[in-house]
Amino acid sequence: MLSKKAQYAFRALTHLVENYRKGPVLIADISKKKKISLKFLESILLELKKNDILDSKKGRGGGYFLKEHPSQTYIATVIRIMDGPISMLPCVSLYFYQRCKNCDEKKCGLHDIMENVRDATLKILEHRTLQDLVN
Amino acid sequence: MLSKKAQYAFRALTHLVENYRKGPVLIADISKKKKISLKFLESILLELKKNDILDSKKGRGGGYFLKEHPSQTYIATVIRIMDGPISMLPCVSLYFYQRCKNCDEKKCGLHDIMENVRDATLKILEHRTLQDLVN
DNA sequence: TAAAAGCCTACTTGTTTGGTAGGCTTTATT
DNA sequence: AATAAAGCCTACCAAACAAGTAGGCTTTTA
Repeated sequence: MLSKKAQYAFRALTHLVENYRKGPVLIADISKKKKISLKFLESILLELKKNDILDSKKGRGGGYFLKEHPSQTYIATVIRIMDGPISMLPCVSLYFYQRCKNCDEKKCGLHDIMENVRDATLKILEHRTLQDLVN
Repeated sequence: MLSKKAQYAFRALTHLVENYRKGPVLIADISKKKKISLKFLESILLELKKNDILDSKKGRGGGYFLKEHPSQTYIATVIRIMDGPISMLPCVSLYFYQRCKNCDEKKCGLHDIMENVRDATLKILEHRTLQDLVN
């Protein structure tokens, strides 16, 4: 399951897509509109900024906004930033790979199954973008 | 990601598939062969028994064994017992559904995407069985 | 120069994960 | 009937993580 953090991130990003190119949006505005704890949201947006999904402007008239066009940011990217691996096993993860102990990948049946699941999942999540959040 | 518990469960189940119809297998044997902490494994097997995946015999000559033929137990079933929901959002889960607050499922873009992911995932996990763990 | 806004560090609280300890109960064998 | 083998049950524990809070610092613009 996606963490609350990731779910909030998507709610916030949806708002930013809806207000794309209308100038910076206040954290407080997003917090109110989407009913997300202000301080928690603050840390989420900052993390998204540090990972090049968002950009911000400080001081009066500042706020957050999307760094790129909504169609350029993939859902998979956001999930990886917020929650880490998408795969069900470390040994099939593309971005967070870890060898499994006591198990030979060549002849591990679960490995194969989970590789299939990963491919099917990524086929969706690496093609859908923030644009798809608003239809 | 699958929890260690679920991963251990699959390792243990693999062993039980390999020894299907050779009589009850000792927890201690599985623990040694698959290098899983004995006591932790004990609780895992018990949980699988309570959920009708395994059966056991007590006393001397006892042990654990599969309740049904390996081809009759789906990977998805085991995951749900060990880890709960497979879906990425509560509002798209079939077995653990929960309405999401502050979000209208009819017009929530993320909902649609995650429904697709769920379908793609279950298409695999609800067709592969314990038999597939050993090729 | 003051107010607005994001940035940063630290803390808190509750839950989950992964595991350990120890005794109880059932059962097959002698 | 006794005993040893085996699973069953209850309780506990430490570390990590999730979700959120608090409060002050820095930058920017009017």
